[in-house]
Amino acid sequence: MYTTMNYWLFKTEPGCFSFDDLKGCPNMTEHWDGVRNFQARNFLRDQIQVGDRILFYHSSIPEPAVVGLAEVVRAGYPDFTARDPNGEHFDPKDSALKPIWYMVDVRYSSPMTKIVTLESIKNNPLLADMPLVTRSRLSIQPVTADQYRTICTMGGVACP
DNA sequence: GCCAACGTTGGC
DNA sequence: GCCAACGTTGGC
Repeated sequence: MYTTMNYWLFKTEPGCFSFDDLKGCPNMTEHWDGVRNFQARNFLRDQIQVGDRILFYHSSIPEPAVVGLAEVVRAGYPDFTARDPNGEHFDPKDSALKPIWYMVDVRYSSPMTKIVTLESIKNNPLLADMPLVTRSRLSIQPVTADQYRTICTMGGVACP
């Protein structure tokens, strides 16, 4: 089956988990767990595929920005942190037989030469339709190939 | 720390 | 199934 590559923007608070934290993981790879929003869950479960490219975005800081690129290395599977009663992402309604929440695995790819700030994204008419601009709260967002290329250019990196 | 946006919950 | 109340996100 032929599938085209998809592009996404993943948000994280760097105080919780940062792009450098991802770089420091074994094989620079980590689970993207703890997402507890149904629309974001649907992307994780149904659409995000191995090889898809990720814009890694730092939120809730003085200068929110895309700071680097990452890649999907495992498609959606049940988020087991939902079943850990001692974890902060526990959901008593979730079970192994009927998982509610999903995660993917991501791998560090490359940092932006220059971070692409939310301000510069908002100021670029080519990016006016990005969910980041129109629906800022969604934590996992689809990005078009054109938007992805534009942000790579703004960040001074070759578009992989 | 404030507050707008908006997703989720629960009473009816 | 509506909608008010509530909680969370995230920019500022």
